[in-house]
Amino acid sequence: MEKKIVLIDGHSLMFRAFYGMPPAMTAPDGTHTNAIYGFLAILFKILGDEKPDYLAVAFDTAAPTFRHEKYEAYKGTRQKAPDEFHEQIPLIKEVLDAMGIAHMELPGWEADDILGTLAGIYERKGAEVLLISGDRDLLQIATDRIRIVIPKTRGGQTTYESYLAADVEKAMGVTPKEFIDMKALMGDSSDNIPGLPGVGPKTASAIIARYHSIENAYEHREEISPKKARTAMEEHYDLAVLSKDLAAIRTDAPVNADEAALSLGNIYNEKTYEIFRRLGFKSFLSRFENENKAAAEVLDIKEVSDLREAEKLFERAGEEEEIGLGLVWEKGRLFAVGIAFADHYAAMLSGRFLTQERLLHKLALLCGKEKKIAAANAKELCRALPSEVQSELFDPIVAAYLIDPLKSDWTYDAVAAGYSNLRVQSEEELIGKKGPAAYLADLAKQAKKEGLTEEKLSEQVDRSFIRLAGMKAAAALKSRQPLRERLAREGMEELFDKVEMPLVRVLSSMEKEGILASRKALKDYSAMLDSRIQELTKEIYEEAGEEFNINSPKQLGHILFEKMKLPGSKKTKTGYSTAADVLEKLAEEHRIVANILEYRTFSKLKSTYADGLQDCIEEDGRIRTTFNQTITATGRLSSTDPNLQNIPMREELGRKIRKCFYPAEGCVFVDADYSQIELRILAHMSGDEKLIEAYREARDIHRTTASQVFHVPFDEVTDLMRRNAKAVNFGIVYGISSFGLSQGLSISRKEAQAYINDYFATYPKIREFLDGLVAFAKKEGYAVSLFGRRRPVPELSSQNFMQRSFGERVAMNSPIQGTAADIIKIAMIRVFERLKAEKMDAKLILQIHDELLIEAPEAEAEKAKAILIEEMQAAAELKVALVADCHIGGDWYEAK
DNA sequence: TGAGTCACG
DNA sequence: ACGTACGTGACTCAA
Repeated sequence: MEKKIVLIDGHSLMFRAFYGMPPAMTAPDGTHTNAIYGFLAILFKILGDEKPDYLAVAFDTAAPTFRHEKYEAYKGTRQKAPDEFHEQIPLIKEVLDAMGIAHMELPGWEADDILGTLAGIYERKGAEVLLISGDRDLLQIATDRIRIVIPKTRGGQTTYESYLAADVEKAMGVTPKEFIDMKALMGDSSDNIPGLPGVGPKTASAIIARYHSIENAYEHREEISPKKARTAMEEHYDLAVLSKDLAAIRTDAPVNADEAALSLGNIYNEKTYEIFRRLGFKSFLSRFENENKAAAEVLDIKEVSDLREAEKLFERAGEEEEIGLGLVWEKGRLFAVGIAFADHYAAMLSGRFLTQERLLHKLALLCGKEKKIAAANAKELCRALPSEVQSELFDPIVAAYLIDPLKSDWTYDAVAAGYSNLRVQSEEELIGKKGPAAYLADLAKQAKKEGLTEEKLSEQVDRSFIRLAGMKAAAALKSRQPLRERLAREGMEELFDKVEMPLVRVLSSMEKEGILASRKALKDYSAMLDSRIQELTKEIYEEAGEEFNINSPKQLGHILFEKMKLPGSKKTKTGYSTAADVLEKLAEEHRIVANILEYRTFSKLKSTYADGLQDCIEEDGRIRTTFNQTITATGRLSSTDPNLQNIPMREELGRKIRKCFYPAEGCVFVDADYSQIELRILAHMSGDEKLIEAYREARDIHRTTASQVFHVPFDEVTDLMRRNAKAVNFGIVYGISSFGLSQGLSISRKEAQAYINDYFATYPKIREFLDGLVAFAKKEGYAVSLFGRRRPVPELSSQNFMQRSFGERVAMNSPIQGTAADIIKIAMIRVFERLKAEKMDAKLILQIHDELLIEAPEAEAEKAKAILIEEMQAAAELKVALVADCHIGGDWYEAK
């Protein structure tokens, strides 16, 4: 049978991958890995599609090739890739070594020459040759047996362009051989081929298409048509010949073309697995399970199949000091439970010999004991159980998030791959990405359709659930120690033990409680919005002279800027910008603009809040959000499904929605928010005396800033001055830039810069502090909060100005926002514990970054208020006091 | 699925 | 010269 060889241009493919993948992709230890990842993704795809017998990767050497020495001007416009790229080259070679894939480089020879040589040798052997490269240089060696493949990575999707000799002719208008002459004429700065002055791609291809070679073209030089090209040919013929020599890929490189050296072995081996784990390539790890049958056997999970076995398992779990738990649980429904000991993994299905309730009860008893329990997504465990967890919890997902908060989709299998020697399958592999209930339903449907063996399919479901539960438990248990060591090494053990883990219980309680929302009030509100939306729609259609979809930025842009020809059609990316700040500037131009803005406001309120929230109300009238603890880069929480952290507040119309949230019968809301917590943190961390002093005197901080920056007495500060000072204060917290401030204040960049200069002149310590933050992050690679929370800032080492500037702002903002996040988390734990200790019925139900909401029986209201204020203010001891403002009300609107 | 927009801190 | 304020999530359109 015909053999097949794949040859890869290592450098160019790595380069392609580098710019095709997200730049922030790093291994757990911070090494950049995006090019390696992209390279491997393409490699795996090719291996899967082509199934070659032989494979080799060629790299360029750092030294200039001998041929270039002939050409004086060689200094290279090449190799301007950033360090993040170069550091990945040795690593990919390491990976290839592990996979047993031949890679080669020859001093004095380009990768192209190596590939050209190998291609020729294997073609003569009668093999089919595939040449993978990131650029088109190699098209010249295409034949009817040598195929050039150029992968394109766009948004994770890989597609190929593929060229045999005939395809080259079709696409380029010249044969592969002629391609050399064409390239020689037009030159190529990235390959240091000079070419002829004044001859570009068009002229070059026209000349070669007609005369087929440089030599022949020279013979007929008097016929060459653009005069510029003719003169160039006459005067610089030598240069053209030299260029041709440079452009031609050689096929006589001294390479080892031995079949044994190039043949593919098992790339899914132990060593490769280890490297992938180190580099954090979790999605590749799963291949080892599928491709390597031996690996799939590694985890042995015992299925518990009767009550007696279950009893025994729980008995042992009760006695062990440390166990792992894994639940397959979705929306109040339990599918399976896994329990892991150091030497034994077991799992059982729910609803077989034990009902869901009995099983949960047994788990609750277990979690009521004094012991260490490792569980991925421990908050879910807490939510599933009928009583509060007393055991010491360890959540590997939370731990992994603290170590790498830029990766916001940590899963148990990724943690196991990165921090244990365990090989586990991912949830997606086992039951798909739609969750256990959907998996069950899908398989049931499939059984029905195929009309056979429902039993067989249900066996598969059971097996998947058992494996999922068992692997989750095992992954949590086995990654515990390595994660703890890593946390300790990075100084985040206390943050983890004293803040993040205790918070799990608080969040689960808040999620369980939920908040009452009035369906009727939301309905009425929605109807009111709708009637206005109808009016506005009509008016807008009249003003536009036609009907169109106002919600479509594309159609709207067309109407406003093309049909109606409104001025200043600024900002484009995929069309006209119709964002509010652009439209506001056009409000004077035409009535339609104001109507559109109002329409936007109303339809946003209706779809997201009035209608959206109604769909979230559960049977008991309450809305239960999910608080995500492992999403944000800075340590803040986030809220989803629904998001209760962005309920309208700033405008009165939207704010009224808060009237729809109300406390239970006989209860009130007690709501408190920190006063300017981020600026207070800035005052503390920078140690700036003026700012500290301002807070000690409890003055209006923005007015004070205005007075000090603009050198006017406190009482003579105008509203405008205060407004500007406030914007500057915001800017400082966000990582100041003149452009950003100018946008925020709608002033020129120059004026904004003047404000910033004045501010730093007034508060020199703050400038020092912010500069210090950037310097620290540059040196260490991460920003750090007051409580040790880290945020990596890989953008700081970017060669790209914009990315680097972003990194600098992040380095300034993250410690401040992160510290604020730490403090309110501490406050939440304190408030929660205090309410419990005082045996109160008041419950913490929401957190909105700097605000906490309590639902309290009326009789407890004042006490809850006192506790809330006290614990929030005592959460951290800073050089300036923390201040919390608190209100009691009959609904959320009133309490704010 | 990504881009655009807009709600919050 | 470059072209953005920091951190989120939901909804809509258009491919």
